[in-house]
Amino acid sequence: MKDEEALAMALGVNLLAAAGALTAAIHDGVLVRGFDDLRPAHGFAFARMAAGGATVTELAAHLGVTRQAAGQLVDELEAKGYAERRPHPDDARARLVVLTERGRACTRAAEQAAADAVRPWAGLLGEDRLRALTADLGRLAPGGPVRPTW
Amino acid sequence: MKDEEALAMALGVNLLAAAGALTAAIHDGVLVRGFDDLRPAHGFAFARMAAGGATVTELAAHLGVTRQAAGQLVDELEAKGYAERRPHPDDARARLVVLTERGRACTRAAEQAAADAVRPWAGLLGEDRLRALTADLGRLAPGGPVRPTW
DNA sequence: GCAACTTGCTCAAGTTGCTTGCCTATCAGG
DNA sequence: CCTGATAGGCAAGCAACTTGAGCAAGTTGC
Repeated sequence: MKDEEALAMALGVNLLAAAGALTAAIHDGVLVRGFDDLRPAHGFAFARMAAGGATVTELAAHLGVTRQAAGQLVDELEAKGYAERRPHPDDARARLVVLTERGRACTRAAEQAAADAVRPWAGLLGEDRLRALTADLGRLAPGGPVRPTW
Repeated sequence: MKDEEALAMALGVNLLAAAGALTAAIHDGVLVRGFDDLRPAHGFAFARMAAGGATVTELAAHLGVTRQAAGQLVDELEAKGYAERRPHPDDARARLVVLTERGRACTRAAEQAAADAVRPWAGLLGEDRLRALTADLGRLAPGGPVRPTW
């Protein structure tokens, strides 16, 4: 295997390991904070809805799934009290999915859990390098798939 | 949201985006090279088998799934000619799963695809920073889950 | 050297998150 | 108004995983 290929494979493995570890840590933290009926996938929907709500179609595009799948996910969130469907102000076909207070509380819990998970990393690399790493990553794959897959 | 939390969330999103983009690019590259009957998950099994083979139990641990699931995956790889089961030299209960020549060819294709996908990134950041990024990532989550999840 | 437990693997059945296919309601353009 | 496109929901099916049970081979303790 050429050196270039070895670097690429190592990068891939490390990316997946870090992404997986962070996702798992956030998920665990959210669970510990009392939200034990959600999967990581829901968090990505929350993030998309946080700013003024989103339609099912928008959520589907954001998550990289079909509209039907996104609709089922919203059904679940609605049944569990994290989100609710409201009529869309501009389009009678569409329905705006917005977070409930419980949904916003869960979002805050996720942010705290994320901070807790990342804190030891800042200790490992130093905060400067961690910020640089975050920025570099952002340049590599802007708009990459935010796909759960667990 | 506190600044610390914002950094943590941004890091998470960027990690997932980069990991997802790279995984998708490798998968596409492997597909283009003629291996169109595999999913990304299989690649992780290949990587574990590459060095002398692995048992089903080892694969299960590596992939983070049950032994039954790993066994099904091996069934599939065997049916498609990428791997084969051989008696384990030291333990008559166990069976050693090893790559066939076709499996090794696919592994090489994946390495080439990974190098192709990463090359533009080296152009973006410079090779030094890319190596530093890879090394930093490796320190963050050593032994993190190498889980497919697509 | 035999009984009791553990480990490696497989078969079978059930769950689930997603898909494809089809349908209605609404919008936008001529 | 029609015509086509878009938002969403209903239903059925699928595919990757799970839990549960069982057999063969290894390991431990007396």
